[in-house]
Amino acid sequence: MLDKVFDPQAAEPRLYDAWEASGAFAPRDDAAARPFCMVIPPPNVTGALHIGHALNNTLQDVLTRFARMRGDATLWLPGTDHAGIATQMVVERQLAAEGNISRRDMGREAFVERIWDWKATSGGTIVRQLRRLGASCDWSRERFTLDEGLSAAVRRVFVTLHRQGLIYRDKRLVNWDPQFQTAISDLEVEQREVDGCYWHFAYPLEDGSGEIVVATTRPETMLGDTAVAVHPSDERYTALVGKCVRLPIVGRPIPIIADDYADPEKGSGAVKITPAHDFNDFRVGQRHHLPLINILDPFARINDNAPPEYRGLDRFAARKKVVEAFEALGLLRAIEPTRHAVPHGDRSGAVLEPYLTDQWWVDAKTLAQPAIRAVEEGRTLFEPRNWEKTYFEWLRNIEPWCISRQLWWGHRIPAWYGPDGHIFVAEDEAGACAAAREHYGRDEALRQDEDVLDTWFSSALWPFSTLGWPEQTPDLHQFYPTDTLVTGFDIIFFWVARMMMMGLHFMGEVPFRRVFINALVRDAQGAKMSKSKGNVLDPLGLIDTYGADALRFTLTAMSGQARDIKLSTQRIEGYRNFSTKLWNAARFCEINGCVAVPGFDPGSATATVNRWIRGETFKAWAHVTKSLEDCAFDDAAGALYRFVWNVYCDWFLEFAKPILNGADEAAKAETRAVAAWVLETILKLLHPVMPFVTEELWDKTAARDGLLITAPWPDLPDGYVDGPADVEMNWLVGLITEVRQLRAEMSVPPSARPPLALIGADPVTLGRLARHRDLILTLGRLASAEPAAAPPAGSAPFVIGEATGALAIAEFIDLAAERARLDKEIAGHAADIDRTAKKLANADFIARAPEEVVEDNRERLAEARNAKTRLEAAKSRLEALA
RNA sequence: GGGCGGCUAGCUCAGCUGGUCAGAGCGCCUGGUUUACACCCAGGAGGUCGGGGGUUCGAACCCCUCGCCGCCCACCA
Repeated sequence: MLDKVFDPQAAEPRLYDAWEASGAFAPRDDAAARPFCMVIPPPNVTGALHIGHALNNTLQDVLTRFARMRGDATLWLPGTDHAGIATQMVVERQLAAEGNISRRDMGREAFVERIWDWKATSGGTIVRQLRRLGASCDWSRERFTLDEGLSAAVRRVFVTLHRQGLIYRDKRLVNWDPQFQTAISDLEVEQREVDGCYWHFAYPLEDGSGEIVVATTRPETMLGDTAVAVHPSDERYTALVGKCVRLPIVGRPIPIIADDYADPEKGSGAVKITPAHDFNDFRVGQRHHLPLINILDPFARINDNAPPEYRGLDRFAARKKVVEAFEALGLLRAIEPTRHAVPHGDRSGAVLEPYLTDQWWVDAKTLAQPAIRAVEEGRTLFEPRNWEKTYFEWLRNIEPWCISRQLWWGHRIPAWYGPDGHIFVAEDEAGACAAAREHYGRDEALRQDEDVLDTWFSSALWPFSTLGWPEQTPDLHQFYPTDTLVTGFDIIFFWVARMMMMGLHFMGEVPFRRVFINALVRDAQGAKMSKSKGNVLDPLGLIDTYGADALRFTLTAMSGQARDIKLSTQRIEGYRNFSTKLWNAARFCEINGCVAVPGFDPGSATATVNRWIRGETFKAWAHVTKSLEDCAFDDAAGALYRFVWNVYCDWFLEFAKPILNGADEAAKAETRAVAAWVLETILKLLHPVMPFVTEELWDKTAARDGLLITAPWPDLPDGYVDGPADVEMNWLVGLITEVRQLRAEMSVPPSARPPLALIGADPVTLGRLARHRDLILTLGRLASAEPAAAPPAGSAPFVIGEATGALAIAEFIDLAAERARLDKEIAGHAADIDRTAKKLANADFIARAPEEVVEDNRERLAEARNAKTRLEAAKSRLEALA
């Protein structure tokens, strides 16, 4: 006996354990099965599940469960990411809170040890939370980006790319984060609009013949200026090119050069050039062989290349001092307030500095070409398609990727330096030593590179490293390329594009056939969820309150949104109600003895209701199947919702009641079997989205062999759709709806049982009336429903097809109300007639519209006219009475 | 500056390749102890589909244009 309501709190953990214990999460061992694999976007190992994860992983689980039920050898491979900067930052903060200890105080080894401890304590959190959500990952294959196998993959990739010349060491400008004291990649730079100034400085010509004015938003960088550039065709300055200015404060003579980079339209048309502290200036410097003068230390303080009074000053203090100096020198020409974008570190929030350092780089341009081609050729498809444009845009303009980080948490760069600085890149120290021996002709002490790799370097290998590469494992052969990647658009560059590059380079094949880009979850007001705003919806709290199924269904139903999902608890509550509705439908079946009959063939059903619901079930199945194949998750959810609630519960079960309570045993048996079959089919179709409640019902509503999670997806024949049954049931639904509307509008008390007369019904309709009289009486709350030659006196009419229904409710009819009701109905038909007639009077319409459309309109016009005539007749009778 | 989304009932959103497509859920209003379900049932009100123009026999859906809102990329003279 089913409980009154489903208790997710109690049932979910039990059901999850049962799935896991059954081995259902592992791919089925069937050589003939089609392989289906997805790799999880690995969450930060120390992180907690947020609503975005909930969405992303719900969709993945839906696809996984769908594939599994369809019989594929299904693998959803889980794992976590070491998340270099993010994790290191968390632990550094902990240390600071504990007693102001810095990682440097601690030393590298102890610090890294400390992070591993932290990983050990908090690392299970998000994985446990994914289980709460119902994620059917194969936990036996769980991976971590820093585990041994993946580290081996990282080293192999690094060494290989280095040997191929696609990884190299280079001294160039990087985005330097002075807070973390590490280089970061272009992608980790966040431009923020801030208020600032243009300071206009006069640089006196060395020969004393005048000055040249330049403007800057970063005055301190002038300490590193090595030229002033003007445009070659800028006549104002033609005479000055080749001369020198004497750099104020510093006293260094620097040349005035001609370069296209200077824009005559901007400011004075002359621009100061600081090659060591500006990306554009760096390029100008290279063209003109200008010296690079680095004036900052890693903390972004002024270094010893600047005049003594500036050394050690923070850049912003130096800025102030430089401006004051110019003012004192009488060389400050103007201060112009401005709003401009300033680069900040996306993690630290610190203002970044272009900074000259030695770093490791990936030749992304070369690797990008196959990645571009693969998407152009459709070997990987983006869904929705338009994200391809974003992908192409970035890859076609890609810059070298700075992969070294001056951090401690991550994959140590497999490069060793000899005493003379010679670099030996090898997968391990022994390899490096061997190479060094060969190079030097003797053993030399080597020093490993201190840096670690960008976290995204290891993530880029995820689709094959997790499957065992570089070992040639059975998993790798069976599951690469993977099927679908589900991820957010915010990491198309960080992750998707780089997986494409690495996958194609090392596996010779795309890492996934399809990329589904899911939306971003926001709060009910549309604001981005963030801890500081306090508008974060914790998925675990929602699961506690509404159950995992309700949250999953909500996220699935809302996943169609192009950019963001505004989540509200009201919506979740609504879908929790949906799960309760399903539960109660199952209870109804149970109470009425609707138990699945093994081997029952719905195709054999004879009763009209049963033939009809069988066809409706087919339509729902076809709709859901197609939608899930196409990643149209919202569409699948909508179809399921409507079918379960508005078709199965609202109509079919109501239609079934008189039969189930009736005396016709054969009809009863058939209806019971059909009701149970439909319910069983619903459980299967709904399982990918609502796995818990469906599994529970699967278990409790019949004695079955296995778990629902591994039950086969239905495969229904289109012969299940029965056209005549559809028409008949639609007529019945229409009739009952009309009766209900009329009763409500005329305020007929629910207890009243008026008789219904049907006038002008043709033989087909009379047959329907006879077949469904029981239902009509019950659902319409009527005393009788009989054909008649004319409407009884004091009845309210309505139109149902070719016939006119007349509800004998004389005692409830209010003349004014009935007149108003009829007028409104008549007006509706009149408007319809008007519109349709106008259309049909249009020669162009007749000539150009498809015959089908024209015919539809003709029928519509005829029906509307007919209905209007009958209602008008009813109205005159009414008036005659009055 | 370049690109991409969005603008449809009070709210959140569906409306695929133009022809009952003007819809759903929530909210609101009216009525309901119909033994599966009040986490429910029946019924109802409410929108000139952001503005303007165009294409078409016909446009929420296609084109142009304008206006807001949001995001991404580039830009620290």
